[in-house]
Amino acid sequence: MSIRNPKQALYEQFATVAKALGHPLRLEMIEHLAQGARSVEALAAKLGQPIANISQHLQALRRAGIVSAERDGKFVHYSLADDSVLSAFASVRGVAERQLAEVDRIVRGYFDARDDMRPVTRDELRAMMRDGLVTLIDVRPADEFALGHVPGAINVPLREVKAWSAGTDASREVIAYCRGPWCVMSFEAVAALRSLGHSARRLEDGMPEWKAAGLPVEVVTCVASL
Amino acid sequence: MSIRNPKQALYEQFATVAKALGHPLRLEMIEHLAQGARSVEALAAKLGQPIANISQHLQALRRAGIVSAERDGKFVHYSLADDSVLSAFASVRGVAERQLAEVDRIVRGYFDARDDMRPVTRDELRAMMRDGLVTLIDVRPADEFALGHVPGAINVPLREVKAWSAGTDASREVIAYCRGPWCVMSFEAVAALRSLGHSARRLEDGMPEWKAAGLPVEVVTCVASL
DNA sequence: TCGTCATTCAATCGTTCTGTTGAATGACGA
DNA sequence: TCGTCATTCAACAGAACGATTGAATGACGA
Repeated sequence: MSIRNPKQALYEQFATVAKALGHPLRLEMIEHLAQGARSVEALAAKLGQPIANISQHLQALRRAGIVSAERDGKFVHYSLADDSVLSAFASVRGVAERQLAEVDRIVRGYFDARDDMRPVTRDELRAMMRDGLVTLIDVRPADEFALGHVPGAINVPLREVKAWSAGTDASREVIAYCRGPWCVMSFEAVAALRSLGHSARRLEDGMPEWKAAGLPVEVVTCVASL
Repeated sequence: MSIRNPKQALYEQFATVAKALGHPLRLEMIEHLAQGARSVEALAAKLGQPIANISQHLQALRRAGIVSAERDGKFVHYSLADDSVLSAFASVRGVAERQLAEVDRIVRGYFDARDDMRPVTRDELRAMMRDGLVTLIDVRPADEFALGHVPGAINVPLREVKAWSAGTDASREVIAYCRGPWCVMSFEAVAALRSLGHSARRLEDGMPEWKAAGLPVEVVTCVASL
């Protein structure tokens, strides 16, 4: 059957997009690209994968219209083609969260006592920040923080959380956020802070969702490149 | 690497869902199941596929939490597990429509003169229906019509459109709808009616989207089973 | 209990996807 | 023009997927 009717041809295109989303590594790449444009090399370093492998997955994503490439000298910077990519990712995640018991099991098993971990909503956070009640920390690496962060947030990369907390008032509540709703970094930051006697909670979602919600973003403009 | 950290495990689950959406036949199955629950046999007949093939694809969808099965005597009725499935489908479609030139090419090539085909929005339709200005036809097969249709719509399956139009006032505008935004039936119905001198347009989207929008649906309750 | 029938399972083969390797490309700077 | 370096291409083996076939399961009615 190489003759296809238009309906089948369309479904093949839709399936192309879904298929491109159907690989854990590519989903992780999308989450990273949602923080900002990245070169192949930078992305490979972040994910701990061979460059050629990342390059091929990027091209799979590009063929599906999920990312776009822009050449800049020696480097090719990839970024998400469209905000609709994030909403597609969110929809797929929503189905998995709602329907797959395995997701629930993983969440309960690894992110222990998730009820205690009830996240702060964006609206709650904004009210708290207005009232100056809490300290907001962005636990992503510095380069991602520089590309855009929640106004008023302090950059405390995950590795530095312990050291940072030693110098702060343990009675003040800390809110942590990172790349997205299932990014482990903010979970771990909260766990670390609590084990040190701090009061800490997570922000729901992460930076891309904050931006997508149309909320203000602060950018560090003059930073020495890492 | 059989040891996975929780993050990778979660991404694998999300990828499972996306992978399940990554096959044209499964997408077509989802569109049919969005009209209402179906047995394996009925779905196979609708799609012109071997039963075993459909059964296997249904199980792939079930493993991904996309459809759910309910046994009823000899038959197993499958239906969409959740409304979030339709929104995931819509998101994926959105990415494809926005980013893949191929989609645009197919639409332009086969659904000729799409500008003339500007669809009627749901709100426009409701206003037109209130004023009694138009005739609304549902061009899906009778069984799908029976399971739910837009109030005031007449069921005119695609094959019967020509015969039906002969007995109607050609000056009255006809609005056609079917299964969804890329279901070809309403395109073809409009083309047929226009070639016969009628004024005809499509409704945007189809029945599942109408229902998802929270608009009223009429069901035929006492119908001889087909 | 037994036959019937819708559905699922199991086994098969051909195709596509994945990750790895090493070579090719293409832009920059000397 | 030539070397350098980021990226991509090409080719391979191993794994997963897809369609088909025929047998097995499980519920119904006699």
